[in-house]
Amino acid sequence: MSRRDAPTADRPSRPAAEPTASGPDAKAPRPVTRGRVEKRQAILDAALVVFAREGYDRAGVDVIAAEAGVAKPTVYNHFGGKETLFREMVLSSAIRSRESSLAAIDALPVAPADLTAELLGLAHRLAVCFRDPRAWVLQRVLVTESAHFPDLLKEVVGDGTSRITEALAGRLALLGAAGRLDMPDPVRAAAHFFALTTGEVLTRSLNGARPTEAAELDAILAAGVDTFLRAFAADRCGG
Amino acid sequence: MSRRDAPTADRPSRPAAEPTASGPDAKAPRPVTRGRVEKRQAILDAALVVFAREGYDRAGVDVIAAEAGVAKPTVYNHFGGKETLFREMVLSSAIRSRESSLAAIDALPVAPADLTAELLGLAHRLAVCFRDPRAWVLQRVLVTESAHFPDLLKEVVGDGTSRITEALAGRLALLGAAGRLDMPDPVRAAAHFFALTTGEVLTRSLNGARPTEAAELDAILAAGVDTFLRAFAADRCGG
DNA sequence: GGGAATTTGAACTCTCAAGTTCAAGTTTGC
DNA sequence: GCAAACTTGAACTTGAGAGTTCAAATTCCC
Repeated sequence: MSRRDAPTADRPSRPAAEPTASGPDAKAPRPVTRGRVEKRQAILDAALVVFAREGYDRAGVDVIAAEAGVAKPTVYNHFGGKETLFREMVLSSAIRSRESSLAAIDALPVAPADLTAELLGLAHRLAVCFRDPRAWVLQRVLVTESAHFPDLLKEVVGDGTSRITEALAGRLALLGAAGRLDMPDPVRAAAHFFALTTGEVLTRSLNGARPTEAAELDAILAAGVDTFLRAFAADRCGG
Repeated sequence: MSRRDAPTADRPSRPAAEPTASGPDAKAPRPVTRGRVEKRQAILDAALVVFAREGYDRAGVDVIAAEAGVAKPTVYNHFGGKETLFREMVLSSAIRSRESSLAAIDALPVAPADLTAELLGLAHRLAVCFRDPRAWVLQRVLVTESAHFPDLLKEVVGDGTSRITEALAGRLALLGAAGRLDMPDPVRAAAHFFALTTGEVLTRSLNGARPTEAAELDAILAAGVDTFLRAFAADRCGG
């Protein structure tokens, strides 16, 4: 059971972040300058590490505070409690992960000399994004706790994965218009590109539970790109 | 949720020999036969449901016992405790899931009249296996608790997923020998078949956290089989 | 029917973690 | 330098859940 928050805030001037009522407006209204340095970010980083390692329930606020080099009441000063800390950590990680994935897709040339090599490069860049602890903690933790944080699920996935898929679909459509690819549906092709590359990596590593060696990663991605091009390359029938 | 868990019912200060707090007939009529029948299986089934719904840490043995229509000490009579119960539940579910997947693969004809239709049928059968709560609880729970139960991970995955992939690879190799498929590597093709069909279903449903409608399921599987055949059908270049 | 084995309800102990309080120290703004 | 705000360590309260105990009730097998 999650007792939401004990709003007995008789602390003099702490607005005490509430459980994200609706949207990002509940962000800290105070200026960035704080009592000392950026304890807040240190706590968020520590929360990422500890939540990723222990899971939501087993992670103790004491441990997070210690990992951040901060006292426990400081955690409760910055964030209302464990649940709010978890939410903010997940959201900030999701934004960071999404941006890095979008950047990886943006780096895909629209008129590549070697299409196979460029798609392989994209797969590697995406794999790095997905293998970043900051990213796969999302995969694991969202899968785990989605039933208890349905709003997080909606917020992260709703404008997360689908936006990434659409970004890749746009790139692939350009390659289709340039006569390099032949796809019935770019969105579908984009989803299948993810399934064959990063999806396979995640599956093989059990969502990050088992580390994947570099050689195995290369083989998985090369195989995925190969299958993708067997299906969607414009010159797939010998050209 | 069971109807038995009034959280304030068993405080130490309450002498209470009668359930006065609840309504007159608020007590659920115990439908399960009392005595020693197949309590064990009932507990395992209930554990599956509750662990899937709550996760390992949040799942209470009290709740599992109530869900099974059994008293809490009975759970401790049959299984040593929560951890043993979890292990046995996961292992039995894994065996059941693996057998059903292998059966689905065995039902794939080696000389089908309509290859597309047969592969689509296989995808549907596999999707049913993967959408069965008994199966995706494994996906979710193993991902979640793999760090705390590394032996379970090894046991279930070690001779689970790979055996299934190899079974499908064997079937695909037969289709290749019969001139229906053209694959550089049947094992790779099998892995990609899973990635494009059941993997996509799992991704879209967030490992079972979000229900998938039948129409969406059909579309995902049809698209996956289509891409698979674009890549590996022997007559993919116009036949 | 009778006796052994088992199940049951309910209360109990114990442990662990969330969240709080507070007096004292540290930082920042001015 | 001074006050206000922030941070800290440590002890504290609270609450939930794992695991246990026990007498009474029930079922199984013969």
